[in-house]
Amino acid sequence: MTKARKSLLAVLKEAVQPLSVADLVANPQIACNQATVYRSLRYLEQQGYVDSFVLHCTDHGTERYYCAVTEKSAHSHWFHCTVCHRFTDVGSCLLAEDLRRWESQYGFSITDHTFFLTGVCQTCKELTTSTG
Amino acid sequence: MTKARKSLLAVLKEAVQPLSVADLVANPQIACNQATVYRSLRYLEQQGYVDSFVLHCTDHGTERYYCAVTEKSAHSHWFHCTVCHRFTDVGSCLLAEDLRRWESQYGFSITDHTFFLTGVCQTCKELTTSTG
DNA sequence: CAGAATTTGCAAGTCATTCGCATTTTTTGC
DNA sequence: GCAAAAAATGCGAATGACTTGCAAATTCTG
Ligand SMILES: [Mn+2]
Ligand SMILES: [Mn+2]
Ligand SMILES: [Zn+2]
Ligand SMILES: [Zn+2]
Repeated sequence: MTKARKSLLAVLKEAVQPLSVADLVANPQIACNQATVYRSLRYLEQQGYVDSFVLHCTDHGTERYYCAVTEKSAHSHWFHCTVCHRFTDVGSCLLAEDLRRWESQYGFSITDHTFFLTGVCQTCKELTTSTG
Repeated sequence: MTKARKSLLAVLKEAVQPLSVADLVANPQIACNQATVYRSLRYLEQQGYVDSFVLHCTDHGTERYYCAVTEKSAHSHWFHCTVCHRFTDVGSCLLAEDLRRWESQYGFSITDHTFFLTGVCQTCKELTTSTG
């Protein structure tokens, strides 16, 4: 494990929410080129150290977000606030049995599923009503 | 409704699966510039005639896919085969009650959710086992 | 149908991500 | 440790989806 890869994994392990490449590059603990960030994240994901998903938000476009994989982080799903752009973990996947049902019903092999919520978080709702 | 917008909506209404801009531009029924396709799709979506989602697939990258909104098409979800890249409708959303629960549990206002499955479809599985 | 408002085509621009290649770092065999 | 081989890095250019400025064409309004 190289210095760049170690620092990326360390930052992702500390993070309380998924981080984009822009987030990582802006972090002073990450002292490597952006191309290295991309290459290292690909390596870390291939090795199973991190997980990622692609999210589109009108304000900041389409970006991939990364999370460290930990023993307990069993495939979480996220809510993304379209005002403050923070993520909230809404817990692990509730769809396991539906996935099996779809597999047998349609004959698929489901290797992955993408699920996330978007909307306005409580904090942003309160700010809007009190000052709007 | 202009000629470009009409033709796009007509093609999307006939389609049995979500179509990308590349799919639409390649369709001979669509005789307008790519910029017009993007602008028209944005218009159609704002007016509620079409729905879209962003999907990333290793083979062809990240693209937005569009579906016509019909009376009965109540917010379907899709399976995407990573071999043949076809979509299969897996039916309408099963998460309505979970969404309400998350909203009250976390104080969110959920305005949208993204959900899709990826894997290998039955046809591609059979082709793999018989010829591989 | 004229004039105003909107849409379109084209070419250039943006932004996340990738790639080629020379240089640096890490690993391997001794 | 140390030299050679292998892998990773930095940099700048390229890619691909999507957007935008602007002039020309189409559509709308009366
Ligand atoms: Mn956002
Ligand atoms: Mn695909
Ligand atoms: Zn918020
Ligand atoms: Zn298939």
